Amino acid sequence: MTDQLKQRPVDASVATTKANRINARSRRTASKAVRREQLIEATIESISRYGISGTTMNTVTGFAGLSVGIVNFHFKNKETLYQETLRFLGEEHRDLWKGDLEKAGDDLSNQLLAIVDSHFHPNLCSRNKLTVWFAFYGEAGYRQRYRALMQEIDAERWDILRNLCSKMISQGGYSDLNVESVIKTLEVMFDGFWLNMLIYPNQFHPDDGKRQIRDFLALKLPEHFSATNPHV
Amino acid sequence: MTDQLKQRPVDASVATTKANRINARSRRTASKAVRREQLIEATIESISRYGISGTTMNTVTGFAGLSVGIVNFHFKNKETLYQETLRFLGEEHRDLWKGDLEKAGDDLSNQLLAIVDSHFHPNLCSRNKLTVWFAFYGEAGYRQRYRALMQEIDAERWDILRNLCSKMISQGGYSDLNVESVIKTLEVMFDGFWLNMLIYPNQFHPDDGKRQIRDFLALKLPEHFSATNPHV
Amino acid sequence: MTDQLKQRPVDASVATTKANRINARSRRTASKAVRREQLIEATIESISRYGISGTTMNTVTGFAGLSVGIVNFHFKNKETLYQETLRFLGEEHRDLWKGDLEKAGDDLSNQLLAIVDSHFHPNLCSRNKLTVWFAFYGEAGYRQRYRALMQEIDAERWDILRNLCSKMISQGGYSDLNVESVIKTLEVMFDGFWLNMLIYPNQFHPDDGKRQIRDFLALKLPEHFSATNPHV
Amino acid sequence: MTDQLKQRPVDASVATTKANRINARSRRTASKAVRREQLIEATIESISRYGISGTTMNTVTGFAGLSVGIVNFHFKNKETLYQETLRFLGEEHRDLWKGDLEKAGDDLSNQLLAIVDSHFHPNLCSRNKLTVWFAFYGEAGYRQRYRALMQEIDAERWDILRNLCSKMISQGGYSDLNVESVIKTLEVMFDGFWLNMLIYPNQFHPDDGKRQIRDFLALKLPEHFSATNPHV
DNA sequence: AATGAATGAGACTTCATTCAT
DNA sequence: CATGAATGAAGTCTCATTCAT
Repeated sequence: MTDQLKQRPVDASVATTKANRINARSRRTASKAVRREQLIEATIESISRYGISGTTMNTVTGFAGLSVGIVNFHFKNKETLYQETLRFLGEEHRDLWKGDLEKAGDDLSNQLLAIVDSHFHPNLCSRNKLTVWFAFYGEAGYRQRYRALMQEIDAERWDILRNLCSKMISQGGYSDLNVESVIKTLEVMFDGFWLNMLIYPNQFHPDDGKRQIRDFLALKLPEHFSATNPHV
Repeated sequence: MTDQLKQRPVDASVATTKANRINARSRRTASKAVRREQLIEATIESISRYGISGTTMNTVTGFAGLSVGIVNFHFKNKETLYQETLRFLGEEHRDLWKGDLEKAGDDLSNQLLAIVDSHFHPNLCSRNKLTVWFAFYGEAGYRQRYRALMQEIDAERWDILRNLCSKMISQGGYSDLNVESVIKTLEVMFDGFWLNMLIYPNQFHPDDGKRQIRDFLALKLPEHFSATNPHV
Repeated sequence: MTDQLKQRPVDASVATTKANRINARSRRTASKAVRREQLIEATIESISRYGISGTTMNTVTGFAGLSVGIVNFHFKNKETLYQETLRFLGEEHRDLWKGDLEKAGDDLSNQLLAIVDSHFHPNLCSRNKLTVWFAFYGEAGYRQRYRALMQEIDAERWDILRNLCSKMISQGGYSDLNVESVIKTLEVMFDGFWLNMLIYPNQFHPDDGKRQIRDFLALKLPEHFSATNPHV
Repeated sequence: MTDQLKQRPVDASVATTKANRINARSRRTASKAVRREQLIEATIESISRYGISGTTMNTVTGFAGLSVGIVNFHFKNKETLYQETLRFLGEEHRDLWKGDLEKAGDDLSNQLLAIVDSHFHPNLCSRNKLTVWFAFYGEAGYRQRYRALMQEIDAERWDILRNLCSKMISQGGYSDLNVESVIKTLEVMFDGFWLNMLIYPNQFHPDDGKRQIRDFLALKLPEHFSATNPHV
């Protein structure tokens, strides 16, 4: 605890390079929105490096190249900063799969694959982002807020997945297939991969994720998906 | 952050019921080992309720019904208390699947199922335990320690899973089956389920986990596993 | 120990008069250097009144009329505050005798007397300062640091004393005079006087010190120094 | 502060060798007086190694090879232990010079030299003892007690010194000699030597002390003392 | 008598937040 | 708008003292 913290200030101050500060100064009159995003990104940086319990207003503003006092000007308090960071991440994720889905055309399998693949987009699977996701999952206090915030977004995605699967089932000759179970397995695999990519990054790559989920879909919905190279 | 914290001490002091304290007094000279475990369990309780950043020496000793000073008598510092808590959980998990495996007899499928099912044992899947697991995963600072601590245990389990799958493959007529990919998918599903049971406990039950993994195994290794009721 | 300490906070809070605090507020943005010196002086005040083991962040900031947290803003920690206090005192002493030496002109005896007398300057011989000197001498842990810090300054003064004596000896007709022994006796008398002025302030005055050392010099180097009034 | 303390327990526990403990056990029923002295000596050991602010009941009992609880059985509290330690040292010093004085015979110069030399007895000039003396001088809180405790002893020694000098003056042909000034210089040199032997042990030896004081006496009272080897 | 686990006050330190500039 | 010194509550840890054994 203490040991960790003692090393942090040093690291954090490294982040406050002169370049950062000068840069910050030149943006002295940056718009509110720009400042807010700048601080949110610094928060992500800090949580990903030091964890929630190691993140302070100083580490955040250090990464942002700004002074401590500024946070309380743009956000009511630290708590609010964290909530906004959480919202930022949620919306980023939503924008990603929604955007990919729109580009996927009319083919059902392509649409499903678009959603699957979007979960392994580098922007989401970066060490930074994964760390922050799990930091918020991990803190009992934030989990509630996370749920409140994400439930809507998650529900929307589930509806779409449910819809796609149902259509495929009525198209293909799948009897006895439990849609709910399939989409739950998909969600489980998304999350399971994220966690393992975070903890064992050398053994779990985003491409493994895409491949294994395709594999699973090929087993469940063979009329719509073919297995990827089975030797992988 | 602060707002939360300010309310916590009140909650924690609720845990320090008079009954607890009297009980503690009568056990004034409990053995060192007993006290240590008592404190570790209080730590789990506290992290699960308040998260790592909301857990203080006061909340821990509050749950244990002991005085603040005692933690530093039994553990060098808070950091050490956390590490020992982590170790405790890791060993508990290992003991569980190892015990179940021994009881599984000689049948390969039974052995594999024993390991699978042990991941959904109520002792592991309790809200408390899951919360703590993810709390440690979530904190950048602890993730390193977690890895160092668990790598050995995880590696052992993977070896066993790998072994079992290989034997089944040589028994059954599975051509083109990638063992590594299968066990990775298993691990991914374990973790994914744990996370979803934590966040959406109403929609993800341990039994779902067992069933969906059986389902997956039935698709991958049909000679050894049969699907559970497909309508579930 | 405890008894003493228990009474101290009360005493110290006396120092935190309303006047002090208001004054401090009006100086809210005093320069870093000013604040540092202010805190160092409060440290001297506190050590001199309560000793090292009775000095706390609260007594120090109480004397300074500032809030507790501020020390750790200007100094890394209490340890550093103490070291800087030590350095401050050392430099103050050095500046004193160096300044007096410069003003002493070309006469060797005047130069030597300047150094001697500077050791009895009211700024050094105040109860406060003497107490702090001996507090640091007395603590095993600080003695090492003291030596490291002062050795250079002490060595420089010794060199100068050695030089002056040597020149006098070659001027005057002193045969068989051991320079080293003379300057050691001087140092011994400085320190011995400091200690006795601290412990028996009514019986040992700075002027006694100056006189007795002059007396000693008159015996050792009669060509350069004449005894003061022998009846004193 | 903290750094120091963190290293201490290790050192202190070294002192609690198995030999010590067994030894202590065999003396389980040692007389009160023996235990008290054992604890006082452990206190001296601890203060000399860790200073007053670094000495705890644990370091003391560690050096004594006893358990913490025991101190409060033999001494009302830590404060009392310290006072008794102070008294012990004071009496040891007094016994020393009084004993030496008795053995000095009838010759006045021998008597004076006995007192002088007793101040450089190895028992007093050991690093341990000097450290503890100055630790108590250094702490404002103890200085008062020290004075109260020592004043009587010091006064007695001064009377004797005063007496001896007066007799010599009436014997020899010293006109214009200020007795008070001579004995003050003696005291100053004792203390100054003690301090310098503590801080610069390589440059100040007990023998230097004896020699320089003889030297001083030879200058002041040439009829009674002859200079030692002047080249030293 | 002696032990050493337990207590709890109080020390040092951190850090969210405020506010004069 | 922005800065950063200052505040003070709250956290971790230490340690004199107590007390069941």
